[in-house]
Amino acid sequence: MSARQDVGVNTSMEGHELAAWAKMLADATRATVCLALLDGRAWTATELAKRAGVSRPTISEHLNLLVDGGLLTEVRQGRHRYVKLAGPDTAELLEDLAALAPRRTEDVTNLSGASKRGAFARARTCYDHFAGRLGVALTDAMTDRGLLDWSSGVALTPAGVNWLDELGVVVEARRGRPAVRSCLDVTERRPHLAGATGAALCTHALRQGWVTRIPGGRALKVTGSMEGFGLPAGVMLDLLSRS
Amino acid sequence: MSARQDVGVNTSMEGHELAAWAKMLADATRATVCLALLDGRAWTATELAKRAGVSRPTISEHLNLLVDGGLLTEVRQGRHRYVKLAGPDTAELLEDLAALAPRRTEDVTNLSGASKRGAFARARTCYDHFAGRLGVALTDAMTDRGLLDWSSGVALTPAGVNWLDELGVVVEARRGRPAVRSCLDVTERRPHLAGATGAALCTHALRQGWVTRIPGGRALKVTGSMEGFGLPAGVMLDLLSRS
DNA sequence: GGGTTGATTAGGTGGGCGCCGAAGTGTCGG
DNA sequence: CCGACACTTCGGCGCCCACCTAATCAACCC
Repeated sequence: MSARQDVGVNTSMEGHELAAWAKMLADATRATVCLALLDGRAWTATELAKRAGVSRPTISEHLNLLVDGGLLTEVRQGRHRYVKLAGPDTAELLEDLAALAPRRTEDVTNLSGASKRGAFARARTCYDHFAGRLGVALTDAMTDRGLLDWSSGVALTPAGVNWLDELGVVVEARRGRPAVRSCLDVTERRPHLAGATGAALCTHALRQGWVTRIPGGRALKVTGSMEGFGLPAGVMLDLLSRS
Repeated sequence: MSARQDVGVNTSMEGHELAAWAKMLADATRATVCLALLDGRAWTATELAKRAGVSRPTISEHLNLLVDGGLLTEVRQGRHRYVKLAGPDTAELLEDLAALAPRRTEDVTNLSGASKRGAFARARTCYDHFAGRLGVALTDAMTDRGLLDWSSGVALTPAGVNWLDELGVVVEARRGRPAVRSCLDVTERRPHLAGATGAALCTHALRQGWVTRIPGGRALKVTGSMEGFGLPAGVMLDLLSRS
């Protein structure tokens, strides 16, 4: 019994901390803010207030809470307050949550309707890498060409490393961040490529002008043929349509 | 502006779902319950009430909420209600959260005190695999012997597959579950081995009697030399002490 | 300086919910 | 059958907190 008590005290304190952390996301307004910030950019308080549909004072308090909790970081510039996600690990955790959470309550077939046909589902960013049909297609193409190895988890093959090199993609390896990582796509319900390499590919494509951001959201517009990525012609036709 | 509105509506609905999910963990009592269930076993309502320090009616409501939310599953047997975590993916998400959440608020050096010296820090389960110094040491030993490849993410080498085979460890591959996975150790703050292989090794050691559970918690008592695991003598000395 | 805009503070309101004690339902044992 | 036990339902209390309006502060622009 004393052993149980000892462990009990320890774990119950952990419980408080976990709860305090989860409380940051346990509000619809704050959750909306965090998901909006998954585009990886910095937003002003007023922009977020509009997006979440609440008043400015309300969003101000929420942002205080999220910044104090370490989920967001802020930069003050003049009369503007810019906030963004604290870092890649925070973003990846959010992605996991966002992907896993609705799986239980929502019927997957619901997505086969209108949301499957928007620009959002076609191509978008997921914090700092590609998602949507573009993200999944790129991941599939890389797999088909032997650049990725999925035998256990996901890994970059030697051929994959060469390919990135030849493409001129510089992968910045930050401490503790895996080179490649699997991220569950919310619309496709299949994994796409994340991690440092996923981010580097996204940055590369944006810099090359192959894709551009559609203002006001995470959606992307595909403008180039993205030859370097080796996507099948059929996929490209889909991605370029209605743009 | 209309584009923003379109995306806004979509994302704000996602926000509601994410918030609803996070709300399940956003209470100290429920968080404590979930962390307790990380031992991978089924608990009765009364046990959890004691652990969390609340009355039976209170825990009953919390369990309803968690089961309805899909985080837990329940089995009714006679007058008992057993609950456990819904599955490995749920457990792994919880581990990630529990590992990441306190990192921001709590000073790492806090852990160098009493908690470093308990059985909990020495050897324990993390849902279905090893954690604590045992978990990290086993992972290190496997890495040193070329059984794991950490060049990008973590993967099992061919030698690793052979080793498992010779050890007689059967890894059950379930759909969508990676063979190996990295899991951040809460006390050691370093990764240890999880995934299907991690679970199989833990099951194997328990079945062989190399380790036994200390009742009332996740802590383990190391009883055998665990020759098959190839742990250094110094580590074994530490793990066996005070048992 | 005066007007505009972004952000914050203060004050007040309402709803949600975590908690308990008491009473009720079902299950097991003698 | 009749207690003992595990659990649930009910009613009510009290706190927390998300929200708004109004007012204030601060930065930018003419």
